[in-house]
Amino acid sequence: MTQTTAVSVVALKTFSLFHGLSDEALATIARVSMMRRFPRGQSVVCAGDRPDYVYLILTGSLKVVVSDEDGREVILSILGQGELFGEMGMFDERPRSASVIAVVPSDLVLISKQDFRRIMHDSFDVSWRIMCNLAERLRNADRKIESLALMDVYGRVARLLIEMSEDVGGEVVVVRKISKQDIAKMIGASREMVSRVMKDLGKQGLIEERADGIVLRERLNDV
Amino acid sequence: MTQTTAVSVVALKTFSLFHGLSDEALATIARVSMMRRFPRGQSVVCAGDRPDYVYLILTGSLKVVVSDEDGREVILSILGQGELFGEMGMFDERPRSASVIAVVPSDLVLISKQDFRRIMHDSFDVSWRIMCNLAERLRNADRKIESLALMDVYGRVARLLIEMSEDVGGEVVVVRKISKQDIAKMIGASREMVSRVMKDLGKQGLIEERADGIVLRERLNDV
DNA sequence: CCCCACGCGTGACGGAAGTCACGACATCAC
DNA sequence: GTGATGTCGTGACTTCCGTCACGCGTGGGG
Repeated sequence: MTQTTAVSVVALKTFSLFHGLSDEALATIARVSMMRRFPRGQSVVCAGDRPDYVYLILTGSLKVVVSDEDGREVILSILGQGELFGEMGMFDERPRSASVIAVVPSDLVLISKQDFRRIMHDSFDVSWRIMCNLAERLRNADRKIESLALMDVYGRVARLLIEMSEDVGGEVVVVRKISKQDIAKMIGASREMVSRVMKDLGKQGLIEERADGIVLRERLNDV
Repeated sequence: MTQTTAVSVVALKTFSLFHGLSDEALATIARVSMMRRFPRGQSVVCAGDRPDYVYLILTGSLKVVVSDEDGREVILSILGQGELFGEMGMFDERPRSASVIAVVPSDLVLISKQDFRRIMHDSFDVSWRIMCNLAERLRNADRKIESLALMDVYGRVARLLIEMSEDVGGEVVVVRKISKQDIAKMIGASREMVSRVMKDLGKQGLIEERADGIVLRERLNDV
């Protein structure tokens, strides 16, 4: 039997999804939630499963993956603290279309889809935030389709780096540690090609690979 | 000034989105809705625009398109009667990410995003259906990303044909009239390549192109 | 300690698919 | 009618990129 523990109201308050809810409302949610820890590499949901739960990420990081029959895989997205997933299974009764795997040990809050539906029913704000979230993901997905259809591997690598970057003391840096293998899986390219492209971008002075991350230069935006 | 006309409750009742609403509720919605006819080829929304309205399709058909700076374009989806679009602009205030263009003369119901938000607020059922819709579209988008990343043009053509097909008197047929040009834009390939692939599929007896549509054979599923 | 698993760089090669350039038809407006 | 427009098939050429096959570090587990 997998091990679950109770969830405190304090933990729920870390999710912006629940901002503005009264303490009683949160207590009600806490009562139907449970927490579970997933070790690195374990899959939380598997493609083909019946959807049962909605998952909120308390700590950790997970990747959403689909793979074909030969085992080649695509990383649809990487999720981090505060995000949620699995809600799509609530709306249609279809089996899960992708797998979600912990990339580091992660603590998740699980809420059954029936309970989550009730929560949404009781709070328009929660529903609204779920819709915002779905809309944002749809926008990102469309953007990804656009890159795959129109850009070459150079462009896709550059775009991904820009999207993953953040401003750190005046420098634009990708701090998230990520292997080229995984970059390849995120943009639908081969590991070797990503290697070559990034070496090239480095040679052109558009990026600089350092131990603590990848620094992006201005001109990268024009690629 | 563009021409708009009033919307009747009867018209609203054709949308499954509003099923189950009382006549008063529908009358309230009708009061804040307007109808507009768009001729073939006209764009209803343009990428970069400020989002103002949510659109419901009363009759007609429209395509959702993104294009890059060289004018190459991708068709993200084709929408038909009963569907809605433009709701993504409600959730984030970002400019429209794609253009929507009428492929045949189309009658649309327009509702301002403020009014639509109120409608959702007042009816959980409407909110729920919006969420279902977003979830379904996200699923389709993920599937499209998967095809683009993992399959070759043969596979993508085959998958698209299967997705667009329907059962007509025991035969699986794509009845929607669609040019190879547009198929190409939907799967991120060139027109010429689509021509070659479909000719090949025909030669292998996997499909049959007829005047009234494209007939699909069983074995196409295995491509 | 050693060894194995990973992640990475690199070169060579072949193939999938884009591009260009035609010509052949339809359909439509006028 | 007759341009104009749009779609389609086809061949030749090119190129982007995946695959295969290496060897090299590095880090962790036994």
